[in-house]
Amino acid sequence: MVTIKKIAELCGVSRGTVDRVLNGRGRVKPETAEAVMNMVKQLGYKPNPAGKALAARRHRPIVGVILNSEGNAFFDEIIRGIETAESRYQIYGMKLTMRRMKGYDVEAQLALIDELESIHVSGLIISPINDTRIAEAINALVDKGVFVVNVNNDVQNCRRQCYVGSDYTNGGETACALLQLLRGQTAKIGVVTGSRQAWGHELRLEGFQRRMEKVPGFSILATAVNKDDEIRSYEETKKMLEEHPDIDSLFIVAGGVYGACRAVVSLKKEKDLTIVAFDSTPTTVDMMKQGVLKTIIYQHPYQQGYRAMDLAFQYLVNDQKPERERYILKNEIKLLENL
Amino acid sequence: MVTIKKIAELCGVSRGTVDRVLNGRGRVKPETAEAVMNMVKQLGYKPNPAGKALAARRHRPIVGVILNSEGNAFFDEIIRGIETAESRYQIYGMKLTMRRMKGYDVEAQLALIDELESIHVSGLIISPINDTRIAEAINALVDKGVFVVNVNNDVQNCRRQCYVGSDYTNGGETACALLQLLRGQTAKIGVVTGSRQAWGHELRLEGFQRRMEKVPGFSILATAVNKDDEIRSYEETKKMLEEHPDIDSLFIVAGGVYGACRAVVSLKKEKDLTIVAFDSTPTTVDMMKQGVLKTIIYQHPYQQGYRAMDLAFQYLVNDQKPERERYILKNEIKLLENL
DNA sequence: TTGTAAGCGTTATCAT
DNA sequence: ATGATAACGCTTACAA
Repeated sequence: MVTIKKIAELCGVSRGTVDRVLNGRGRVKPETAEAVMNMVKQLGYKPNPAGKALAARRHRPIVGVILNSEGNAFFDEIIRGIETAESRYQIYGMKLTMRRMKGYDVEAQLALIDELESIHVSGLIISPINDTRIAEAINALVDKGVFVVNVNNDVQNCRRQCYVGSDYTNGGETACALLQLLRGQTAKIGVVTGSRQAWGHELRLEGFQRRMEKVPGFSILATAVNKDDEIRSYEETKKMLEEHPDIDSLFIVAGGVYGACRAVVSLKKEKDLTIVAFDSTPTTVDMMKQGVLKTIIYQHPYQQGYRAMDLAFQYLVNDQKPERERYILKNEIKLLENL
Repeated sequence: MVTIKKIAELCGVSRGTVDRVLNGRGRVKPETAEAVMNMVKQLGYKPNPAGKALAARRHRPIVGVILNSEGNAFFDEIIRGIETAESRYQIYGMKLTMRRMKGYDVEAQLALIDELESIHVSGLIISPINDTRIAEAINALVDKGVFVVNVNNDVQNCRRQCYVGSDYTNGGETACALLQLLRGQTAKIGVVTGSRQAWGHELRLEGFQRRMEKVPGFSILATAVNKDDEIRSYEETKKMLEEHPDIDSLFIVAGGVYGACRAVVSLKKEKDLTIVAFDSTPTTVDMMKQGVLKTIIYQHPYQQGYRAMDLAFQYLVNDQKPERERYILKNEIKLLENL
């Protein structure tokens, strides 16, 4: 097993010097540094995380979490994943501080980012709103050396180290393929969409429409916008269904599943409509139990949270950079039976 | 942060004494032990895995793996999961030794267990054959203090510490529910089953049949046995389909998916038959691309392997017992789009 | 029965 | 620019 000590001995220098070389702390003669690096490569030295973790206990890294999860049950599982990982890693000296907010209020999210910056977090896990100012704020943090993971949503032009979440385009494609499986070659589709400020929702719709090109008998008759609000979802869906009585399929792009389903039930259309929706929140599961929804698409929210924390741990405590920039969880299809 | 040192100081004893109490090494006066234990509970002491890992580097634990994976592509992903976890944990001093075998040869598996026992593995990850002698061999290892995880298959009357795998009964139920979703209320089903020596296969069929009770229009017309062999699967399926031309659905319980599908194609029945099968091995994915299979059920094989190693790591290196006895991965439904 | 001290690998501080 | 040393939390051989 190759350790710093061994490298030091073989190079005829001290452990301190090797450490300085390995971590680029400077104050080392270039030739010495080169000799050390050669030895490191030759022996394939890998730092021991246990040693690192132990030594790192002096300056306990603190990870900030910002989620627009208030009033959105989908995030409950993400939070559970984050907290599970935290309880596993806190013994290594990692601390967690969580901030929750509601909806897509850019100012509010910027304020939270500021707040965490002032606490000097060394890592940030955030479900960012898709807005240039957010991207800029994140970039500023990254430039200051903070390790940033975007979770569940990503932002354009953002230099975060990692994105952890689902492939939204693929989610839309999968939704369309599923609808085809359930209905055959024809469907008159009503779309219920959420917010433009979630990039993912746009991508999902794009994916759905792209996949539709393979099925000439599929057509979108109308679109309702619910802004992820259940009441609004109920009303807009109802209106859409009344105005377009020949709609036989519903594609619910994001939140507001319960409201949309209630609208379907209130019109007594639950037997005639094929509905494709996302995420197994309790109210959605309720609708599955009632048979209104036969199937949903699931994005491993628990895994998303756990993975995000794990990446922060590996980086901040073990000093291991993420292997990839994007960690994509699969879109899964769920029936009541395999929830 | 509460450490052994702090406990020792507060109790007015030495660190060595606390260590002896915590790890039940004896040679401690009962009253001292009690005082220490009280303090430990009061402060909620948790050992620091980094410290443990570091100190444990003298006696590197070795984990043995036995898989009947030869010629069964399903195990490839399990192995990838095991190896990924190993590469992450080897720096903590954990070593891995893998033995592969083919099929359900009890004697062969017993011999491999013996072999690993003679190497003095401290952990064993095994996909056990469902046989009493195997159960007994595993029990003997457990009694000797080996940490045993059954992966993918479980055995009756076996005292392994953990089972990691899917819920087979639920897999059968899900398969039936899926078939109902695809075909509506009636189906004339042909069953293609694998081996009686895999407990899981039995359970899946049970689950399928139980779920069938909810659908009066479903009936099983015939059953073919393929012993997980592709050639046999081809022949038996073909024979079954010829003898029962009114079969409109195929439930493939385990291996031999490719052979069964080839039989379907050779009879030009791929347009008429609805097939439900398990696992996304390359040949199965091929059949999905050809449109013979529209959908399969997936059991997170990579996760199974990773989780099994993780449990061994937590136990052997960090001295943390598993929280549960069974780690069940969900049965997922896959289309070509979300593979 | 209990305490002491060294060691696991890395990092930080201080001295040179 | 480099080295020596202590510290992180835990285990263990040895001393008392």
